[in-house]
Amino acid sequence: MKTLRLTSNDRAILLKSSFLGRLPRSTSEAVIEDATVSTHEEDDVLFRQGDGIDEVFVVLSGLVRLYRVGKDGREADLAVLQAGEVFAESAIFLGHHATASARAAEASIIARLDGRRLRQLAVSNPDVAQAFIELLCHRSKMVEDLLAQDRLHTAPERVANYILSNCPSGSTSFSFRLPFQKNVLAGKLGLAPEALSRAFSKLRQSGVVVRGRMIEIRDRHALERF
Amino acid sequence: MKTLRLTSNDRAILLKSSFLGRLPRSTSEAVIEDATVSTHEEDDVLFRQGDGIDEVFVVLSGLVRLYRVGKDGREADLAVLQAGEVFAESAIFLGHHATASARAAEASIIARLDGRRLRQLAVSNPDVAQAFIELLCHRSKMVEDLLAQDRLHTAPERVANYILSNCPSGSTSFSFRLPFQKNVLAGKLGLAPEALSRAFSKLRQSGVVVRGRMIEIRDRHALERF
DNA sequence: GGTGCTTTTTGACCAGGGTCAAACAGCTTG
DNA sequence: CAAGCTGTTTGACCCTGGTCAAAAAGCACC
Repeated sequence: MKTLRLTSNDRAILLKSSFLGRLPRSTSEAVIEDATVSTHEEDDVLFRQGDGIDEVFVVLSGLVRLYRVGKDGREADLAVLQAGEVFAESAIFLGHHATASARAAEASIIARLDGRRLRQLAVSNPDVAQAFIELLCHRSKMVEDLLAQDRLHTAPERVANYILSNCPSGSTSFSFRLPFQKNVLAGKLGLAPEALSRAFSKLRQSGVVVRGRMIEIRDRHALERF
Repeated sequence: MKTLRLTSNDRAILLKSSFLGRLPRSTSEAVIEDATVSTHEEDDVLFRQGDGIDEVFVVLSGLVRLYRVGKDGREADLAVLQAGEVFAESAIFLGHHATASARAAEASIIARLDGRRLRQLAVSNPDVAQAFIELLCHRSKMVEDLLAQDRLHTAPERVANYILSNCPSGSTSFSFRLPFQKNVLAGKLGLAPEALSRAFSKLRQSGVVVRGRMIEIRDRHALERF
């Protein structure tokens, strides 16, 4: 882990992130004034559940897994975050403790925003408060979606939904490249890697062709019917 | 469904609710100024996923289930809400659409706060914004907890955790009354009623005695080890 | 193109929990 | 107290998905 300064590319990503993107430019520029940046190797732990933290994190590049650990040591992913995504924002309002652990799933660059400063801003600047509220609403909805997926759908259905969520709504046939290893996708969907693999092979009969990280969908409607 | 006016008891519950309880008294009194109240029979649907709503709901008495429906019609509970609890607060910030359906699990009385008014207040009054932020942080954490429970723990473990969460931390032996039917508890834990029943009977060997709605714990530590 | 990794797939097996049906309470109500 | 309901428990069965082990693909680096 190494600390560095914001590059102009970093700034651009920050300004478009799911939190700062909601703010007027002048405000967001002020917020990132004192941002710090750090790089992390694959598998580096950023913080553990229960750790005291007082910062909001933003992924600048790479991939971060947010997870909880069971008493047998198994890890359950709560979220997988890509460039531009924000995490640990609840901690700064909720007793400054992380509600989950975070670990780089590949080499990553992470920005941090000071919690105290953000809390002050949230009080003095309605735009900032509003941005937090919207961010948190989206967060709740995302986790709700995950929970509903888990409780209502089987593995192949979840995979089908994931694929469909990565697909332009117009075309009936298309293809895209997985943004991470199947490994990680499995965790995100709450599956063992083997189960993901089997799900893919079951979807083959609905016109899904998997070659390495490339996913090809021959017939969108067949997939939706699944 | 019948509409009525706030009784003084209703007011007391509202003022202590998980949202208004965070506000200075003068503010919260102002907020409930224009609250409306309605009564609902068991199984009444308050709204369905996707419905346009622009209100925040508060349970004054009774019990409300928040759930999503799968395409086969199965319902998965996302939350079970008791008196004093707030729901649907994301909707007023997220395009005014319900992200889940809500249904009374028993005869219930519900208060509603106008969404437009609350949004205005969130902008003009930092206390209100702050209260929303904290409410939403708690909400995210609660759903995260649920998801982690689902992914990490077996049915008996979830039930054990539920029991422990209802137990004073001091005593090693104690008992309490379930606040709702086992039916509902099963849904809340993401289980079929039969699975809940089996989980209870497995916990018997760890000193949990179930008689109707009464749960008796003989040995807290045995339960924690489970 | 070979060599040695890591990631993914496949197979075999097993456990958790869903489902259906039937037996059992616990309550109301007549 | 009997008769009905409704909610809960138990049993039998099956399906999904987890786990372990081994084969197969990919991929990077000679």
